[in-house]
Amino acid sequence: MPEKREFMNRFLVEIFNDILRTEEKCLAECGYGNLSIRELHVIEAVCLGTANGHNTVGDIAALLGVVPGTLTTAVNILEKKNYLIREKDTADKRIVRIFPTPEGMKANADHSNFHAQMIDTIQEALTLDEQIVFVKALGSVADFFNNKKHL
Amino acid sequence: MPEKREFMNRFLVEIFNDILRTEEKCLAECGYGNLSIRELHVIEAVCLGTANGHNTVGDIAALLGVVPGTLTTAVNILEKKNYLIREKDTADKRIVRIFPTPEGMKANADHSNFHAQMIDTIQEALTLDEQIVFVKALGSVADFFNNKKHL
DNA sequence: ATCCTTTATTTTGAATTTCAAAATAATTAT
DNA sequence: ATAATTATTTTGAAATTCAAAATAAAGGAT
Repeated sequence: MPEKREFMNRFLVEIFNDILRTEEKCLAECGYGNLSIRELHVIEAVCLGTANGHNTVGDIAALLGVVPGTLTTAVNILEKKNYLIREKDTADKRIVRIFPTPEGMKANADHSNFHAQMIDTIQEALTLDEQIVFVKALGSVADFFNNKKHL
Repeated sequence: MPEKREFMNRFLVEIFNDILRTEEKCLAECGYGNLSIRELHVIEAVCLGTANGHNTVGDIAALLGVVPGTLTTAVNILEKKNYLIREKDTADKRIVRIFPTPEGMKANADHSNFHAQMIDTIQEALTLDEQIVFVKALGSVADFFNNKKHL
């Protein structure tokens, strides 16, 4: 079945681009037309970080895999758009903590909902046994990228 | 099993970024340090398009999902880097066709090889039955994004 | 045959995203 | 107190992207 192989490859190189594109389009339809996917992922990381106290500029930058300066410019824009706010840490005044505004929290909640629907669609299409196989397969994809002993 | 659900979601939102990052790093180690993932995908699309005669600026732009002007600037850079060349169509002189140079073809071949290894890793981790389930699951993810009646 | 419309691409102007490296500010250690 | 370290921002530069205007060529209408 060489077409199975081809299908996997096509999925892994193409469909992911569609995911990002569709995600952005859905957000736009939801009234978040002024947010790009990248910006949304910054908001998502800030919400995640705020929940467990890891919401400094350095924390969020590391979580997103960008240098701190990159995050600074992103936060500048998202602060202007009223999705995030900055606050100096009272104990250590070098540290800047980032928090979502109510608007930011709402955007994140709506985005989570989108992902939940995506997972629902997948789960509905699979039996419980099949779901387990799918998770196992995803694990081996993740392994491939974590153990970079290739090429 | 709520953690299965969570794992799927994490994969679909996070691992994708790792894929692109790892891909870029592997290419750099392969001697393509002057090529970004985006640029590589342009080269890939040109190689694909050249194979079936759909290699005009408009064709490649549509394949990549960007406006023609965006592709023009990308090709400007990749022509300078010697991975692509432009050629005016002789029959219709409005049309510009884009071809890979030998360098471009080699980069594309090395990139394909990377993907082949990725697929190998997945297939080695799964039985034949499991591979079929995996493909089916990927299909339902694709469906979710093609039938965008959600949100 | 000439003018108008359509089509294909490029150019322009602007915004975003990114990084590396320098600058700034605050804390900790000597 | 001064030096070293740490956290963040600023700066300068390159990529990436789009929308819309400009250019160029082809095709059709009168």
